[in-house]
Amino acid sequence: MSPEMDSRTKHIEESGIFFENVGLPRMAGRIFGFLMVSDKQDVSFEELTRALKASKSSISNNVRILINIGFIKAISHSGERKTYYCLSPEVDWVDYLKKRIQNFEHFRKLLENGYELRPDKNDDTSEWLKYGIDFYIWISERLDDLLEEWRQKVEKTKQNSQGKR
Amino acid sequence: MSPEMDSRTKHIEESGIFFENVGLPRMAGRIFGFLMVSDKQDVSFEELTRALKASKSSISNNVRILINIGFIKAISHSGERKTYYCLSPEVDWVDYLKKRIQNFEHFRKLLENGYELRPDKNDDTSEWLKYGIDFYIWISERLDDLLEEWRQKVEKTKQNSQGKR
DNA sequence: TTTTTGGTTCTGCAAGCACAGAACCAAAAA
DNA sequence: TTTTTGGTTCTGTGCTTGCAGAACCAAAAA
Repeated sequence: MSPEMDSRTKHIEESGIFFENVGLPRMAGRIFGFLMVSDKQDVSFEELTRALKASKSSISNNVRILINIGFIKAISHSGERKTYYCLSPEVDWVDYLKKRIQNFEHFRKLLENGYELRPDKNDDTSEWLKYGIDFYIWISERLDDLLEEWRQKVEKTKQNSQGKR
Repeated sequence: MSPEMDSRTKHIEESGIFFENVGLPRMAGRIFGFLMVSDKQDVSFEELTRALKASKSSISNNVRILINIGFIKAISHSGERKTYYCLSPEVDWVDYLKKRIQNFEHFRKLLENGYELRPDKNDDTSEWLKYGIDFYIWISERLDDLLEEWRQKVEKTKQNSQGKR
C-alpha cells in the first residue's frame, strides 16, 4: 500500500480482505466496498471495471455472487442499456444470519450422530458430546427468538414512520 | 462410497466433509469424527494414521489444528512415550462461539467505516448502512447476553451436582 | 442488413493448499 | 556409544480457485 492511498481505496481493499477471510472472492469484497463509499447511489458495470481495475469477467462473476448473497442489487434506468448496481435496500440481515446459523444445526447433527454411534454412552466422551448437543439445541432456539424479536422491532419502527406521514 | 461401508466410517467421512465446508482440512474433520465414535476414550497417533489411512505428516498437522481450535486434547500415560488424543473435555463452546461472533464485529466495523466515508450521509445507501450497523450492534449485545446466560446455567448445574455428592 | 454496445461464458494461467513420502530430530532403549 | 521409537518439518504433487483475456452472444443502433 502506497502511503498516499486515499481512505476510500483503503476501505475498498479492506473490504476485499474481509470477504476473503470469510471465504468469498476478494473482488466481491472490493465491489461491495466500492458501492459503500461511492458518491453515486448506483454504479455502472463499466465504472466498476474502471474503478477496480478489473476485467469484465471478474466483475461479471463477482457481481453475480453478491446478488446471490443478497448484498447488492442490479437496477436499470429507462432509456439506457447499462446495468447499475447498488447496495440492496431489501437485504434481509435476518435471513442472512439464519443461513449462517444453519451451520450450527449441521454441527449439532454431527455431534448427535456421533453420540448415537458410541458403543458406551456412559463415558466422558459421551458426556462431552451430550453437553455440546445441549448447547447447540439451546443456542439455536435462542437465536431464533432473537431474530424474531428483531423482526418485530423493525415492524414496529416501520409502522411508526408510516404513522408520522 | 461402497454400500457396505459401516456407519462409523460414514460418520467419519461426513465429519470430514463438514469441516471442509467450514474451511478446515478434511483430514481434521476425519480425526474429529473418529475420536467421536471410537470405542476407546483416547486414541494414539499411530492408531489415527492406521484407522484413517493417512500419512504421519497429515495426522501431525491436523491434530495440531484441532488442538489450536480447542476441539481435541493431547494426553499421555505414564510409562509410555506415545501421545494420545481425545475430545477436549475442557472445550469451551462459549469461547468457541465468541470467536466466531467476532466476525460480526469485524463486519460492523466495515459498515461503519464505509458510512463515515460517504460524502452524502442522507441518501438511501447511507440509510441502508445505518440499518445494518444498528442490527449488528444489537445482535452483538444480545449474543453476549445469551452466552452469559448459558455460562450461568452451566454454573448452576455444576453447583447442583456438587451438592448432590 | 451490418455494426456497436453491454455483458456473459470459455480458456488458460498462477497461486494456494491439503496431502504423501522423505528427511529429519529428540528422547528412550539397547 | 548406536539403534529404535514417536513424531515434526521439508519437499514435491495434484487439485482447486480467482483472475485476465478472448471468444462469444443478444439487443440496440446505424
